[in-house]
Amino acid sequence: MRKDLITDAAIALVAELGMRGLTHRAVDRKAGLPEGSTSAYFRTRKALIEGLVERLAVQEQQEIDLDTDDVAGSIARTIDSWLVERNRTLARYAAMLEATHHPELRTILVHSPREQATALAQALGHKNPERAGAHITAFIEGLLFYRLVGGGSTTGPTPGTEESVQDLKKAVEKALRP
Amino acid sequence: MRKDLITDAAIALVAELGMRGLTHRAVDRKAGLPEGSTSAYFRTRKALIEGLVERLAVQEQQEIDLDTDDVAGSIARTIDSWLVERNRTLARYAAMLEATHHPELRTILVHSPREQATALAQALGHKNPERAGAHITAFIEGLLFYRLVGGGSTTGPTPGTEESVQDLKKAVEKALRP
DNA sequence: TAGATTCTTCTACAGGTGTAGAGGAGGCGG
DNA sequence: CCGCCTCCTCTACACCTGTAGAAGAATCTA
Repeated sequence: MRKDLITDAAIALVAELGMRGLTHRAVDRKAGLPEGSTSAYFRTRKALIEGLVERLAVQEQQEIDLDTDDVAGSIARTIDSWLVERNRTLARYAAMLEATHHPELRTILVHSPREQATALAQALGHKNPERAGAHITAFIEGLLFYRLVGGGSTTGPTPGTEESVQDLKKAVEKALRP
Repeated sequence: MRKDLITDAAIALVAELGMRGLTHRAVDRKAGLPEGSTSAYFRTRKALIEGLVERLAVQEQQEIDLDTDDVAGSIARTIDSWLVERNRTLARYAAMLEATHHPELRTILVHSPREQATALAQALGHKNPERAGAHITAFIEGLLFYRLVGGGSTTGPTPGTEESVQDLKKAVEKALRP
């Protein structure tokens, strides 16, 4: 479908050049489509961003599937996969920053729904699961951000390697500990 | 000094509109200066962004000053102050994303230098202080991000309140635990 | 005070950008 | 086969943006 071609190109563009690089014509070029195509499918820039965000949501639908025998490991593998999908994750961060001034984008973007985190915290025996769930979420977000664009992006292990997963797992274990 | 007036306006702009809103003329308007001023001080856009980033660094110079009797508390207060200085912190995130494609910006932007974190981890009795320091940093970054733009920005306690600091402190304590 | 130097404002311009609409191509139902 | 409708491509245009330089105002030095 042409719409997906366009939004995929948009995601790649945002990852490479930031939100500033997201223009109708640049998307046309990136997608190898004739000039005007993007503008036809997404008349306004706002519509284009919304399309991009929806596409992000679709691509990330793969939930964290929790192997209950190795919770930390499965979370670590998920984080690592987000690091490997660098472009998509960078685009997501750009979109989240954008969502600061366009709240209608927010709903789609927030990883790991609150209930999931709370339930997990409860299962792990935290006494205040609501709060603990939030903290766990924060920690996971932090690991991702740190390794993707923060200090750990230059010094940490290479994403996609077993070493990377193990390092993340160590951190996640600490985060999950009641 | 006029240069600071300009970079301050630039920071506010980026916080409110994102990097896309950062144009020479928009900065002029925001700073209440005649058109052309920003362009005179920062001929190119790249120069303007560099000026903005340097200004950010100056404004954040206030190091985390560690009260050794209440390490978690002082870190929590620092995080909370970053939440209160919402604009500045948002601008920093935008700049960090930008730094993804402009590595020369990175040096200035990374909070809590590696050595500081490693030393702290060592003092707290972590067996692998290098790694533990990185994880602590990641956690702190995560708390900040989560509360500023992530899921916690809508549901968490209001920054600047004692409740907010206490919530953060609880999380930091967990992060610091060996 | 006079001249030199720096700071400030204004104006220009080539290109890029958002958005709209006109028209063509191609497939569909009848 | 014809008319219709959807999808696609092209073109237009007002406005914004980056960047440069000219000219004026202010400040400093001697």
